[in-house]
Amino acid sequence: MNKYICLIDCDNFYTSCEQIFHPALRNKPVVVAGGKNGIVVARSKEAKAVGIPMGGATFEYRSLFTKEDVIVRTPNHTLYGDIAKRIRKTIDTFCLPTFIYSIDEVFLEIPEQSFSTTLLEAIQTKIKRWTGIDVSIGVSSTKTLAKVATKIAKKGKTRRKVLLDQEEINKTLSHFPIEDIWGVGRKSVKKLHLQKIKWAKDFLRAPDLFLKKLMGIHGFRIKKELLGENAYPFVEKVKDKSLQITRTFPTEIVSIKKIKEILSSFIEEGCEKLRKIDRKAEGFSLFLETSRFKAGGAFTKTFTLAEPSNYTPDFLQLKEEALCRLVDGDLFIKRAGIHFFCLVEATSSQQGLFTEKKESPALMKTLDAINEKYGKKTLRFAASTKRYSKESPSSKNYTTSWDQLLEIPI
DNA sequence: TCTGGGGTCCTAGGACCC
DNA sequence: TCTGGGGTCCTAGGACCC
Repeated sequence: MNKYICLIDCDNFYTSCEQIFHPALRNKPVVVAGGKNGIVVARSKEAKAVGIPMGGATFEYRSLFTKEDVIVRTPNHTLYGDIAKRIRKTIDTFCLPTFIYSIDEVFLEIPEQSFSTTLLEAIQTKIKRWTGIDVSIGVSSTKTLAKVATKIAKKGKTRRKVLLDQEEINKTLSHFPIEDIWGVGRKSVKKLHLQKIKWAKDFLRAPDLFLKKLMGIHGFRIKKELLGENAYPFVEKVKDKSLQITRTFPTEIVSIKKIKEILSSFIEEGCEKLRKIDRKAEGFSLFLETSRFKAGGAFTKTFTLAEPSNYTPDFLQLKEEALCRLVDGDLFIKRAGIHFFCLVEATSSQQGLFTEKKESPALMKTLDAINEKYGKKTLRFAASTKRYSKESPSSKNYTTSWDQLLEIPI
């Protein structure tokens, strides 16, 4: 049985979410940007039109923002996450196999005999009506080609593109820039351009071994996918294998004491998240980095735990161990973070044979409950700092918090 | 004095994505 | 002056084993 791969991609997702409950933001240039000195992570159609690039540093575009009356919003991930959940639920009503690729993209597998343009239209209409979000849809035989189709769909009026006819695929790929292919990043583009590979079609003409040498196994797979052969399974492995918390600081930090406090608060936050999703980590690493816009190094330290944990003091201890040799002035730290990996289900984890059980789940439970009830970091470890928690979002949690419901004056 | 070869596992770092 | 944060997968090289 033949199956088509369909990609549903939300249009300008974060800005669209901002606009749902805020009609004044509709049809206006809106960007979502992380903080006063952050970068642009989403743009409305109108913001794109005035020339604001994705990933642009806000300080570089401040004058343009003023000139064009661009509305800048700080992200509200709680809201975006909940809208995404509603969209997925809506898609589920079509009873087709799905794979969630990212917050705003879902792959759908449609059997040939159930496929029709009417179906795509129905999906678009239902999502719009039920959630207020516009979506674009691309259809083809592989994920990579469905991505190509979606890119084309975004430029069209119907926001749908079906790319199944081989002749049309050839024609499309002959003028489809290689840098727009899914999986071809900045570094690879540079190398490919040096080899005079500019269009997707040129990529297909390159020998397999040559591509493998240039881009590793990935180059291989991309070629296969563009030829219509599936190189990626429809459903990929389960997520929740790692969790990280990182932050870029407004100014460089030299004090080790300060860094320790910041990392402690990351650990606190991270362990709380682990407990919330009922996971324990077997691997833990932390890193300190100098500015990526200057020459400089990085400090990383990785630990494998004797037994998985989500008990905050365990990781606070490892942090002390990792940083004990550093002194003030060793590094000018611009960015730092922690990373939990090899996550396992908290309930199924085994106790090590030779490790002494000293953790107290009840203590963590109480801690989490207090912070849930009275607000983040009401109760915290003495080692951690209160700063460097996230910036508060512009919009309210209209859909997930009773005390933040939308109010309509009458 | 001469010091193999093949395999596995771990880890740091690179590249990419949204 | 100010350039995000959270992920995944792959690979090269070192350590170790027999």
